[in-house]
Amino acid sequence: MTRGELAKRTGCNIETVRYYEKIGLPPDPPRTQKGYRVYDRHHEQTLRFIMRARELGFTIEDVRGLLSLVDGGNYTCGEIRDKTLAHLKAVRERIADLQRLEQTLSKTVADCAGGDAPQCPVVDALIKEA
Amino acid sequence: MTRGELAKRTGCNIETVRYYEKIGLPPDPPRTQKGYRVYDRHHEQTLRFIMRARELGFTIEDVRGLLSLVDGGNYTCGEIRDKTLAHLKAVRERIADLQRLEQTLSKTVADCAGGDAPQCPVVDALIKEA
DNA sequence: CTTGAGCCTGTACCTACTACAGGCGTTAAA
DNA sequence: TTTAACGCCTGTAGTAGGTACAGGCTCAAG
Repeated sequence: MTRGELAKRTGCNIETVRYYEKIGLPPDPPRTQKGYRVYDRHHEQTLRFIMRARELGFTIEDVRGLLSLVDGGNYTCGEIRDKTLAHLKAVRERIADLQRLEQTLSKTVADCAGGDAPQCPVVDALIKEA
Repeated sequence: MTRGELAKRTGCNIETVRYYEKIGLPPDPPRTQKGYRVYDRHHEQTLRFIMRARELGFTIEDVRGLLSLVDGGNYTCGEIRDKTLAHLKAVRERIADLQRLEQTLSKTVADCAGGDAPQCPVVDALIKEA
């Protein structure tokens, strides 16, 4: 199948397919005599793997690591679990950061009088003369 | 004060000071005859404002809007509150996204046997033959 | 007068894509 | 058979929000 067909079947942006190839994520597809890429089921499966891993928030480098384990065929559950737990830890830290942020923002904005008042606690918090 | 001194006083990266100037966030500082930037208290205050707004997760464009309101001097609490609430909404959506992610990841990894097992539910979820 | 620090500019790099320009190739209708 | 429209090819630029480095001046201390 062509790059466009692959993109359509997977829902991946057609340019992103080329991008992944450029950074060496999926195996390079063979080409026709005129240089057109030709994909098969295995390429499609690999692309779906990449897309799902990205949806789960794994970085490109994480995905590269997962792919090399899985494509190598000799991964263990322990290895994958370690990578997943490391990623999960990062996600939880990011959530905690954002929750602190959310608290700060909502507490500050709760004091807003609103309307045409020329004073604003949000601005005060931002200026906060040292 | 010089750019280095400003950076040191505020804790801002020295290159970031120049970056903010380049994108037109703070007012351009005057220069010495030899081209050195000269900052005063007002520049420092503006930079701190930018840094605090960034810490609160406002985008650069948000900060630009806040600065123009605040530097203009004729902002109202209502205007600022609207911008803050819009930002807060974005933060909450991001948190919700990450929490869904966290749920998916932690549920999946919970089924891992670990160790040398050649099967892994995380990999299964990623491959998930359509 | 020299040496080292600090400033200047421009530019490249980072993540993870996305989009576009200009040029071929392919395919379907007229 | 021709031609129009679409799809693919490549390279490059742009996004956010910085960070870093190279090469060249300038400045202050000893």
